[in-house]
Amino acid sequence: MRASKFFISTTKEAPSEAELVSHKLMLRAGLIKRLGSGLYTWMPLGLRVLRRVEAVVREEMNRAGAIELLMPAVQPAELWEESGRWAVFGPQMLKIKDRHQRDFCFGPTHEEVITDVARREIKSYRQLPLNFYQIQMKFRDEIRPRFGVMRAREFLMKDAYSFHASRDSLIDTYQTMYGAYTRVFTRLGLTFRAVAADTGAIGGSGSHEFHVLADSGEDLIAYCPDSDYAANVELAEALAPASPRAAPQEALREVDTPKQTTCEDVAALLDIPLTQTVKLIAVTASEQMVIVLLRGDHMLNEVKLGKLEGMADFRLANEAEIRAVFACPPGFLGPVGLDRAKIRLIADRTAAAMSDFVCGANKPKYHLTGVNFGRDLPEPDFVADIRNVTPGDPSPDGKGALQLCRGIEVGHVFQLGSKYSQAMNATYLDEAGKAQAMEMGCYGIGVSRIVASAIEQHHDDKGIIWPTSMAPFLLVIVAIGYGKSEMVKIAADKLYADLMAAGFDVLLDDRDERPGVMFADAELIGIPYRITVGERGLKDGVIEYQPRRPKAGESGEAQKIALVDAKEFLTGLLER
RNA sequence: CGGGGUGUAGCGCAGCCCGGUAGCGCGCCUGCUUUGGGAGCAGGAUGUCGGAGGUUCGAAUCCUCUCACCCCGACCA
Repeated sequence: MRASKFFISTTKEAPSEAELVSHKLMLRAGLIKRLGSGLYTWMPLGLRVLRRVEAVVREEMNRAGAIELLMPAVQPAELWEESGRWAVFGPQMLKIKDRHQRDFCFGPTHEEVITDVARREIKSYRQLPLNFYQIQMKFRDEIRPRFGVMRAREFLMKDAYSFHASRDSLIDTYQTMYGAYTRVFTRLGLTFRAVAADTGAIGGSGSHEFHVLADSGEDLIAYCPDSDYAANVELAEALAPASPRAAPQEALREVDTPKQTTCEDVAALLDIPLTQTVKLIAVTASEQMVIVLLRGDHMLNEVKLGKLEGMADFRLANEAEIRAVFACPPGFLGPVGLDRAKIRLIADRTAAAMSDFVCGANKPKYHLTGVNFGRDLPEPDFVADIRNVTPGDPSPDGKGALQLCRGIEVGHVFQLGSKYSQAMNATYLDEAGKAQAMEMGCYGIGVSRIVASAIEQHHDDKGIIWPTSMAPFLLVIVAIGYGKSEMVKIAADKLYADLMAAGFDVLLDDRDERPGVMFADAELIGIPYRITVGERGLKDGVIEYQPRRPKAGESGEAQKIALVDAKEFLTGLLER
């Protein structure tokens, strides 16, 4: 491609709306243009990157035995009512009506549509297993679109759906897809981690997320440096303390805490560790007040709490509800002296194992010290893991201590089981001629998000540094004075023609720009290799080669190459 | 949806408190010079000052209402 015939639009300054490095660089390099909140045009240069990511994903899906199809983006409401998700997905879904006032949505995902395809097409166990995939724009009406294409409302996704006659077959395909995902992210040059995950609105049993590791990531991942354990914090299990609860040592005592409404404040006032305090979180579930106890330094894990019996619809109680039960404002709430016939008490495993702890007194401006279960209040009605793990917690596999890091979710694989096939009556006939619900799996990759997350991992102060597998061009020839110097023009054109003929994706910068502009653009856009052709070098019969990011063992300095050897040198370079 | 903030030229911003009819840098256009790290000089174009209403002789500026966008918290590829 000749730059003079292409469309390159770079800027020195990024629009003020951009916060994240990847967002800023994508705008500055002219990969995307914003149309509205969470809506972006992929400009020619950006589209080339997107297509390259797509190509890797497609190759690996095909290799894994998945078969490509393309489903409609617009889906009838009836399908979603069948699966029961029209209401569940709710506000996240862009719902539309046609001219006859029929309800449709712009697909946020395609389990319903593919299940409909499967129930029409698959009749016999002999046809199974099957794995279909598509690469398509999805729409989700995000609460808060942000970070450019990282969390956009419209985004490109690869989604695959597998159908099976047995659980074993599902697990087999699940593992194949897990391997395919590993290959995809490895080929794309990303540093990533697969982690055990919650299944959320998609549903099902087993699930793993693939996260690109980056400090700017929205997800927290718990992992064990001494083993291969890794899980999203939403799911990571916090084990019960190893030692049983100690016997009470202290007497129950009321202390004056006039202004101390948080565990931190109380611990500071009493000069005790935060780990000796207990906090109470009042929630309502099914219109009933439920109180939740956690150690003062721990965080409630809402996903875990929501999975407990009767807690699916829980929400934090508001102040009016709290005052109706406690006759005390938030800040001094405590579990002692409550009518436990009416209020359920759920304690986290760690909190339940504490003795002589400090908590609110249920009386404005007072806290209690030396509090003990069994003696000062009844044992919890229920003890469960309902907190987020913290760094240093023991790994659930018993092989060391957990660490936390941040990640960007770029892929997610699920074992759905028969959730959709049962709801939508997708059955096949087994060997005995009996109708059975199909086992299903589903597998997503955020294609557009990968582009942004790759930039998060690969950039410097000059711009993007693309991994070769997703670069919009592999090599750029910067021709200095292309329009002025016949010598430069001839040499650059020849090199360009040779490399194109050899099948490489090369950009010839033949624009009438000053050298500084062309160098800065090449670096901002992030093209992995650069060749400079100028009169200065050509007089000595050389051109210069410089990698965007030096490989190990290379200096990063521009390297002079004899023009006569250039084709061979570059062909060797680009092929490796 | 709750809290905070911003809307002035294509982009980044100043002007607003203290009303007098809009400016800077980058970019863009023309010419000359320049040509190995975002050129120099000279000339030029571009704004319903987010929108509507109000106050006023006069509003980018003050008031009211609206819309859009961004940031912080509850969703997910």
